[in-house]
Amino acid sequence: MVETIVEATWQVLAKEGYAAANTNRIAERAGISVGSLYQYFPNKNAIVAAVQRRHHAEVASAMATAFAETAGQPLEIGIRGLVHANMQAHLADPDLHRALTAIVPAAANPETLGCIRDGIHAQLRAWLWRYRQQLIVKDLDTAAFVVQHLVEAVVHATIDGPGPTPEPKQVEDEVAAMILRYLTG
Amino acid sequence: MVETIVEATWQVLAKEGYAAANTNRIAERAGISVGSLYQYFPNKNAIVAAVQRRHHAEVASAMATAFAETAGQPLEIGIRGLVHANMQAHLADPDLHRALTAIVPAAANPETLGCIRDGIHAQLRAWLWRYRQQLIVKDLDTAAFVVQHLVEAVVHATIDGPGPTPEPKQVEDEVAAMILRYLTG
Amino acid sequence: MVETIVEATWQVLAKEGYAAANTNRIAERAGISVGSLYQYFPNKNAIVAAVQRRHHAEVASAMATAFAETAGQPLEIGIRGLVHANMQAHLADPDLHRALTAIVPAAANPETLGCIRDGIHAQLRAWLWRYRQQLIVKDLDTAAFVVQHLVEAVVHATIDGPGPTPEPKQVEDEVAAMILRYLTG
Amino acid sequence: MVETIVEATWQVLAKEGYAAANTNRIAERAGISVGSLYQYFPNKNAIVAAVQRRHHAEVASAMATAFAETAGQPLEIGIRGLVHANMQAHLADPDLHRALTAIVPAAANPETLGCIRDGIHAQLRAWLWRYRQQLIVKDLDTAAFVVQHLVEAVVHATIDGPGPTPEPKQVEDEVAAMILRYLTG
DNA sequence: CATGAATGAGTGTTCATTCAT
DNA sequence: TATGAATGAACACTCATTCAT
Repeated sequence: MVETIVEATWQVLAKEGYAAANTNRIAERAGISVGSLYQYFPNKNAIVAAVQRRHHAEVASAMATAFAETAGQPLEIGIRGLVHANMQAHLADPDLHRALTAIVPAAANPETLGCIRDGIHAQLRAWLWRYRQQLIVKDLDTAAFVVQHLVEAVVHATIDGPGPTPEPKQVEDEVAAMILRYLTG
Repeated sequence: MVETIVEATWQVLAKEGYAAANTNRIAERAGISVGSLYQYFPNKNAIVAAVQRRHHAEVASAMATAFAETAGQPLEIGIRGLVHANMQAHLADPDLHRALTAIVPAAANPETLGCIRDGIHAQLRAWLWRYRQQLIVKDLDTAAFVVQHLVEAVVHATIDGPGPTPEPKQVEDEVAAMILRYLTG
Repeated sequence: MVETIVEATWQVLAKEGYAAANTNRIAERAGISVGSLYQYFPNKNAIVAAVQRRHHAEVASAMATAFAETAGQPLEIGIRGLVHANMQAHLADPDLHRALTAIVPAAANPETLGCIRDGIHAQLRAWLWRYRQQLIVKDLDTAAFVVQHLVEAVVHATIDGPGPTPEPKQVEDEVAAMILRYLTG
Repeated sequence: MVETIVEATWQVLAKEGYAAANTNRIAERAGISVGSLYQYFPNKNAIVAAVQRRHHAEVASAMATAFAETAGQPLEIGIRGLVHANMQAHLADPDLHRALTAIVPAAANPETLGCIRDGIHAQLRAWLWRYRQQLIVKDLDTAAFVVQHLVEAVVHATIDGPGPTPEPKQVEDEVAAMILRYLTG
């Protein structure tokens, strides 16, 4: 049921935007009553936060898969996998994305967001550590921080970007190149 | 008068947050009546958009100054100037920033945002062009795009970031190194 | 306008009961919009409290008038005046009264009620003091307290009383007799 | 089971106030499900009415005990017993009382309240009748009515009274004196 | 031009009650 | 008989916007 509600919110957000995502609309879309919403979530924010968590979980999962698939391969391949996975995860549902990044962010409490980011950061850091021999960067924490935000920001800008943006493929190439040179000099 | 309203909104946003930034509060802070607000702006969104424009203008201006000051100097110096200027521009008023990036973005219409970004992008591209001889990147447009979002995202994450973030100084170093290696290999 | 709202609430309370007295109904009856309600009162409770204050002011005023009219006359006459004034003040609008005493009391914050009671108590005490020579009661404060609640309770019971109650006239006689004997032995 | 529910409501009312006394909370406290509530009571009002009945039954019982204990003794003793019993019955659980008198009264239908009052009235009247020889009041019905409401109101005011109130002991003295003088001149 | 009282659609949330299991 | 998830009407309250003065 929690899943039903999150899914309904996801859809309303993606198809009708944040403005339309009021509790009644969400309940309607979920095929339940408003009252039931509040049996599973304490308030509207909690619902939106759950949607954000789900989205980030998808991204994190895509990253984990990419890391797993490129394990043992050269760093360059791993980087391409990371960037590509991120881009793909976002290309899947650009509209939801727009709603989620451009409008909603305030909804989820900073704690939730921080927690989510920490998870991705840890994952990234662990991955970097595996290549530590060939890296010229000294502080893996900061490197992970910078890489994480670079990828996230550029992907978002490419997907949601107002105005004309470069092709995803080309962006991937550039970002991968940037990261590779940054890490290995 | 337009300036008075923008300034008032800026302050309410910075000091009381987006939730408190309703038209009555803004008018009160500006020392005028709500009615007058609507003589200078067609609706609330337009006011927030103006604040966003002003903020981006400040950033653009800081960048321009940095470029001017480092004109003729090595690329590395220019990059440091760019990154530092961005960081400084945001460190000036972190609270406003949080309100502006985390909560408001949806308010301004995409057009406005696109237009703002285009300006910064053009500036960045023109600056890159001056160093074109020593750059290994082929497409200056894409390079400017990537650099722009890298800087913006990392600065934002450093300023507003939920949870502990690296020191601004350290972030600047890493981002500058990243850009330099990306551009020159 | 404050008066208009209080009057409208009064009428809704009297004619339709507390259950019907929601903010929209009150606004409708007052011929204004809900929004305007909140320009003059911070919340619903404040409106109901104002109605209570008005009612108690009427009672206090009726008492004051009775005291003034019987000034200089024997205590017995004064007591009759007090009791009669109270009964009349309540007989004027029994329905409102029912709503106000049986249903609403919780609405007004205790402070408001305490303040109202204090006013009536002070008035009563001052009146008793004028007859202090012939009174056998020692503590005027307690005497005023007891008399105040006796009158209030019996009048309420007579007006709002569920089931058959004695005639107001007869109740007045008994209460007056009770007070006279209590005060003078 | 009915008893369990009434007891649970009593406790919620006393400890958490009327605002918290919703059917789910009551069921939870009673250790049963909401559904079961409705197997024993047709609606929420009926539950609250039962609590009121129980409270009044306690008062009536305290009065009966006082009357029995003072049977054969002088009227003055009987009156003191009556007043004291009432005060004690209320001092036992002032919080419940506040909830019950200040907030709930509307809940119970007038019929219930009337019925309850009639019982107390009858008891009081019968007691007065035993002393009829020495009373100067002519109509025992009205006398009982007045005495009943005097005691009830003053006790309530002493217990729940907003603001500072006289000491219970002193109030008892005054009320007893008042009744004695009223009945016997 | 300036005002600010008035508007009212819209919001998130509650809770007495029902009924399939 | 007991359950408790589901219901949905109802509520208090907000705030961008208007317009008579």
